[in-house]
Amino acid sequence: MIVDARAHGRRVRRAAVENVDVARIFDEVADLLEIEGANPFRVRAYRAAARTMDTLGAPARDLAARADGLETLPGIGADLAGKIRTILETGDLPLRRQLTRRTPAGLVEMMRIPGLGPKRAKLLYRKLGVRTIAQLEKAASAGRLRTLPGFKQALEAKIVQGLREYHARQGRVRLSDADAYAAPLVEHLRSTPGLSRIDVAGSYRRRRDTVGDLDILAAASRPRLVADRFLTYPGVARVEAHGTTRCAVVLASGLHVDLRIVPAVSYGAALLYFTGSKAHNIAIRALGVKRRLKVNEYGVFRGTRRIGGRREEEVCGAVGLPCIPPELREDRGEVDAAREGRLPHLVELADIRGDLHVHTTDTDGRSTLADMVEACRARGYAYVAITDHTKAVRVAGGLTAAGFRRQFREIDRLQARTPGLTILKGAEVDILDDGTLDLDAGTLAALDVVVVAVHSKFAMSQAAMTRRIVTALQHPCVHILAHPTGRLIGRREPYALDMTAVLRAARDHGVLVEINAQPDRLDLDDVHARMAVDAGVRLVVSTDAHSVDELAFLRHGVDQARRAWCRAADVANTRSTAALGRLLKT
DNA sequence: ACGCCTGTGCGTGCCTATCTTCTGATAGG
Repeated sequence: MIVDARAHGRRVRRAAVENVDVARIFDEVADLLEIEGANPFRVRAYRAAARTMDTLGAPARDLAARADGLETLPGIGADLAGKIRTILETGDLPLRRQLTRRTPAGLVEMMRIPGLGPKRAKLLYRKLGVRTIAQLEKAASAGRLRTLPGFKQALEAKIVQGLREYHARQGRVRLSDADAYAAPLVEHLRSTPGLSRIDVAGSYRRRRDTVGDLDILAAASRPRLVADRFLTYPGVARVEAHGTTRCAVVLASGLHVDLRIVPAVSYGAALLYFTGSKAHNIAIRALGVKRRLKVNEYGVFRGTRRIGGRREEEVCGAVGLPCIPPELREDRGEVDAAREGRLPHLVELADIRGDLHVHTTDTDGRSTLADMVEACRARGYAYVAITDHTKAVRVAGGLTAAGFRRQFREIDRLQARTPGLTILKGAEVDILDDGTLDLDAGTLAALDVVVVAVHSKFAMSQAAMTRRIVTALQHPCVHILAHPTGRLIGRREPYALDMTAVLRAARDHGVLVEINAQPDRLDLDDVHARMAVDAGVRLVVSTDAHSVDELAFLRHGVDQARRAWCRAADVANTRSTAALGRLLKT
């Protein structure tokens, strides 16, 4: 019996380490090595490995189960494969612990402040003893930063501003990261005896681009069993509360998770309540009050009699509403729309018929053109646009006109043997400072799909940046504006932009605007995407995939399109190849 | 640290604009 329990515990412990955990540790090691001034190529190896783990389609432990399985991954040799196995088995890495003995891990966090890289972080630590964000703030407000060599008032001010932004986004994680933690935890709970329903509610279910915590809701005949299984989950670092209907824990990653257990008769009401948003709940309850009903997390009540609560539809029905998709529950007009029967039929993942923004090894992608084409064919797409970078984006190894001509010939060859899939010749053309495009007129005219985007000089004034992008949209060859605000969730704020002016220009010139489905971009965001649709602009949902695995990011983009009230008709890449061709200007 | 390679090892994103700065650090995918 004891032996079984141990074996079981070990198996579960291993299962609790996700690819993102390996990636997180490798990234931290890379940062620490960089602060120490280690061989830059060694640093890069860890970063590349982190990225590989982050975007791997399958669990790393499946590969680790086979001899030499991990070593087949690009950039993973014997050493890193061994370290991955160590992390999968123990949840940590001796090298990481050893590095943090010399260099406090707080310095890694400090490097997330814009203006602070490895050198300055090390200097702050050596000269001022600053080893945490809190100490950095104290030093900054005391004006001590400017006493350091190379630090002047301007840099101090930039760091103070960076600290403000850092705090503003604190405590929220990207939805895709939340997904990585939620899915195995839910699987762990699902097998509990007596459990009939389980959902992750909250902003996770509404598919917000970031979530503050996870709210898990379960219906079970024996709540104690669910709670026990939750509290003993191997990923739990700290238990904050443990009652019979509510438990709260913090995972090793710092993510807070709440579990609520309700009887099945209340499940729908509880799911509605815990999905929120708060403003949406208030609107629903106000409708109930008008009908002399009380709506709470246990059900809908007339007096003391429960008239519904087992399913969400019962609760909504009682107050005269159809069920509203969770993505719309932000109190942005969805309650009125539902009452008047004009809820949109939202776009779905299955509606998307092709990807209009992907990279290959010809620039900074990690899959070859042939592999990308084959992966898109295997996904059943009608079309894909190959959109590698142009020369100004040097870090990405952007192509010159000659490079594109070479790529065109290969596309022609691949097209000849891939009859079901239309391969569109494209480029992600850099928008230069003055709004001109980083590609000659002849090559631009030869492209089927011209995607344009900003990759440099993010600090321009709002007026200058708006002028820059609007100028680019006026170019007759341009079809799509990619990642319009340049934001990176949790890392970089969007640049200053008059979005209304940009969307007006897009509409006037027939330019499609992208929802970039990279989990840390999701750009346009939900609010801007809805603005776009309301302004008469057509959207595209594209992955910006840099590997065949990243083609699966599509669902993150569709999530945001749904939050923006998009119907299939609002999204250009739900169209057939012929219809898409008509939407792309000639 | 990897990958290619056979040298008891070598080259690798590896460059460039900009600002935080005045020689160096950061940022860009």
